[in-house]
Amino acid sequence: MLENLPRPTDAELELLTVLWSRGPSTVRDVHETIARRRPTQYTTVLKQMQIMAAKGLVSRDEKLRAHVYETARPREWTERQLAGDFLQRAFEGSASRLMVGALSARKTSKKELAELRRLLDEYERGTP
Amino acid sequence: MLENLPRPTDAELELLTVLWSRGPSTVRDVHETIARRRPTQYTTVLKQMQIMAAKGLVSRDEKLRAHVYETARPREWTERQLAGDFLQRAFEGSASRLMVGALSARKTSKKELAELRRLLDEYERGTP
DNA sequence: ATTGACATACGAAGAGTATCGTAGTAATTT
DNA sequence: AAATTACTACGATACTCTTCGTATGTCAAT
Repeated sequence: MLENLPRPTDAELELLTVLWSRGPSTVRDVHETIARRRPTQYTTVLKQMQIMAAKGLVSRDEKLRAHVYETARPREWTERQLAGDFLQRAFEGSASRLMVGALSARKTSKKELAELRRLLDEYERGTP
Repeated sequence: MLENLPRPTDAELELLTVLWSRGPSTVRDVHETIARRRPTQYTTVLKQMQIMAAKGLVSRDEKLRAHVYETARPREWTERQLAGDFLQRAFEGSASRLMVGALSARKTSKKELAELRRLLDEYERGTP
């Protein structure tokens, strides 16, 4: 059906990250997770989930009384969309500038630097 | 005065990128640049610039009849804010996942890969 | 002085976003 | 059976974002 998903809004992105980390979840599950960080009403989360289902951002299984929601796309797919869009809009496509921004925004562990280097190696191999 | 600038919206970000690349500009300058890409009214750009000035995203010099606008913060500063915020919101702080997303979103030249590697070297030197 | 070109100011409309309360319904407990 | 609990559905509200039209001011040329 829907092939072009809209860019998720801030609230939607927050819910998506919960679903990615928890896997298929009920509204209650998600609400409990969010409420641990920030005061919010159950029905607010419910409504968001319904909207996201209507947009095709998540799918839901209604077999159980408490509907079970699941992201419509794998995390990697959405991350690629988001990163590509952001890269273009904010950095005019310059991955270098994006990386400078990301690295300078906070402390980066040696471990993560090593991981980044590994990624570059891997990528260079794939781009002869 | 204002120390905490709000995150720029989509339209604002577009204008900021124009101001960064052109330097201090009049509304006319900016409008001409935008209009080359996309049909838009002069007063739309004007209004945006006024809003951005009110928010503190840009400053303006009213000495001339055609006011001259300038970004309130250097590009690098804003890019750091944006990248940090995005990194947190969409990637839970994982720079590696952000990079995977960005690199896989489009072709990346060998030249840019080399530049990315150079940046990592530079960063590792600064983080012993 | 009138006109025309070029500015800014600002109100308002339309779309989208986020939040919550209320209503209704089904299951569970008493 | 009645009361309580646990859900979903959905309307309404307040806010923000984006866009544009209209009003108004200023300068220069005729």
